[in-house]
Amino acid sequence: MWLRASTREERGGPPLSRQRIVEEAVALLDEEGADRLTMRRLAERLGTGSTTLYWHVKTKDDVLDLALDAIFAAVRIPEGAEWRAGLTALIGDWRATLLRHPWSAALLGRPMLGPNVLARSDFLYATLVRAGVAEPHLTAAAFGLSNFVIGSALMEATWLVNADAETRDAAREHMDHQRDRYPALAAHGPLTAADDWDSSFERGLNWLLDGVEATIATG
Amino acid sequence: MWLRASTREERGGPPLSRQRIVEEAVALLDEEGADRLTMRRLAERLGTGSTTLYWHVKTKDDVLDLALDAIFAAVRIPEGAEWRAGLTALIGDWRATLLRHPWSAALLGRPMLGPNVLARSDFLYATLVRAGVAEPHLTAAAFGLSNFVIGSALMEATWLVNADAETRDAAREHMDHQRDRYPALAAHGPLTAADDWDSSFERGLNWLLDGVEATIATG
DNA sequence: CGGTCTCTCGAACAACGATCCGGTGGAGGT
DNA sequence: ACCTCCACCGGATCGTTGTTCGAGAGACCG
Repeated sequence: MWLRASTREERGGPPLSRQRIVEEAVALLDEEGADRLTMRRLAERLGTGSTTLYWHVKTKDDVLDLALDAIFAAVRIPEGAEWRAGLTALIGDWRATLLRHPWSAALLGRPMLGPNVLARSDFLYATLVRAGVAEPHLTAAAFGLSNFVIGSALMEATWLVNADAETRDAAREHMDHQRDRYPALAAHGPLTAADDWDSSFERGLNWLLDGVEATIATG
Repeated sequence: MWLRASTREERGGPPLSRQRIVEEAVALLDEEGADRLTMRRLAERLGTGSTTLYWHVKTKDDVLDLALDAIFAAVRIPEGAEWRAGLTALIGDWRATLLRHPWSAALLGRPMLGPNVLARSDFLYATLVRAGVAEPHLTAAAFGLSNFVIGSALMEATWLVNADAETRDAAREHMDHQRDRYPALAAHGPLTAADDWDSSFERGLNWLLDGVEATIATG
């Protein structure tokens, strides 16, 4: 009764809200990873009971959807830039954001319909249209660019961020032990000289943009 | 005692083995989806107790890793084809396989080091090398192509296969209701004329391959 | 003061991954 | 024929998870 911390001042911090839950969820995911996100742990960090969260949020999946959309607020939408420079900036920011929150890569397999994602997708389509890209190249360009970022971030997060050094070393040894079975992979594979992810990404992105640009002239 | 079905003939089917577990896991995943895969349910389909599985397999994650690699056995490795035709065939098969087992897309965020995946990656590198692609274009090409397939399959599986009709309709209505907020997306977005995923994929793939091909001549 | 609405939380439930430990059956030796 | 051994099996059980239920506490309105 008198021991219970029931008033807001006693619990400390601002009142609970959907936004505060999502902010803390992102922080928890950043610090401990996806598998450590528990409704109980999240509630504990917020100083409340675990079941209280369900008043502000319907399910745990909702928390994940909201957290996933929240991080895309950091992706700046370029203004006034030429189309190719604008898209390069947007997609670079997109990739950097996904890598800054490595847990996000594993969540990309769910529908992304949050306002932040939609606004950036809208910019992508609008920029392509203004650049003169028409169907059927338009859909192919938007899909291709999005999928390229998603795939890159997914693979990069898998190997560079999520995997601990122990896993990476085991993988390297695993490959070394089967060097004769996968010769090309052992000689040129990603585990040999893997520190140029950035320039590899940039190269692939430019190939795509070159292809898109070529469709503008020819129609 | 006498009621217990303890001999192999009474339990029916061949003796339990790692391979049989993986086969049944793939079948279960195909029929019911990723979240329905339970050690108990899997054991039930195999006619054994759930704890028996742990004799053949260390953890549930191992089952997932094995199932993920198993489906790549269906990706044919082209022989004797010209490099660009060979890569087009391999990547097309790759994408088709991922889409035939939609649960696989969500699992791509884990290290893929199984023999089937490694053999196909080796073919990818070997083909690029034989075509005359050298560093730094080689890594960029291998990464770019892989990431493009992965991203495409992930997004496509999310929207076309995993999402039920109800979710898709809700998404369409959601977009329709905010038509003024995302004008370009509403006019040209993926939910408007979404039935050309195949040709969009082919277009994007050709942009990438064009870029790779251009690096061969110039070095 | 009474009533209603918003918000909080302890207790509880079903399901899950995983482990412990006691089996069971058949192959191989003697 | 008997024993031993060991690959293989599974019932009971533990700790944890997402989620529900119902009982409240506090604020605001009449």
